[in-house]
Amino acid sequence: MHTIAYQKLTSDFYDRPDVLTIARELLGKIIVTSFNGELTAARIVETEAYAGITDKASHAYGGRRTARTEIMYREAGTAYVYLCYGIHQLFNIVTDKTDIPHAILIRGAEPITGIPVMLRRTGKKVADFTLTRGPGNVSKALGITLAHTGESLLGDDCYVASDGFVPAAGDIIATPRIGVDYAGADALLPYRFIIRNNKYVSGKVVKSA
DNA sequence: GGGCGGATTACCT
DNA sequence: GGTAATCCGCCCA
Repeated sequence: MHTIAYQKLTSDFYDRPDVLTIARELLGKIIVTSFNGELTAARIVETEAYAGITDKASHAYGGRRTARTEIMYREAGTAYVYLCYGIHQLFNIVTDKTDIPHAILIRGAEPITGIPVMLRRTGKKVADFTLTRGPGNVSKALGITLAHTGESLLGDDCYVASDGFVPAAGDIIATPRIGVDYAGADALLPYRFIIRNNKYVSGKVVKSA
């Protein structure tokens, strides 16, 4: 059990127009899952924003609506989980109002609670920095699967909370997103947000700005 | 109905 | 650095 009070984020947090601001503000927040009575929690250290129908990197680019992307048009605070490379389940958070398909990919987190459960879920022997680094690993450790796509993050099974911690502005770095080369010029947009020098951030180490 | 490729990861040399 | 794993979604026919 944690002793710090967690304040669950409400619809007001997710239902705002600027997905970049929300992606930045998610840094330092805590993802909590409670599946089958197993509590796990991890602090977000890396996010990526996918900005609606004009973002070539987004599944919803051009206003595309399919069975999969339909989730992105749901209300703010909905989980969007999809399968990548046939193996990895990537956890996103839908933001802003219905009909504007903004989403934020959670790419890295720092384990807080339920590390033994995370180890079992991931099949890892030791809790090193690979446990929850990278979007596939985050979902795996927290037990988030395709079955959770479309679920609300305003309930009690899976949500994001604050314990009051806010990273210093100087510790937040914006960079281009990972693995979206297919998006042309949009691949260069600084839509990825990381906490500086955190070992649970994926990819190469970014130089201090 | 068929073919292609991906918002990744781990393990290989 | 290179690549296998692995399969659903998406697009075209």
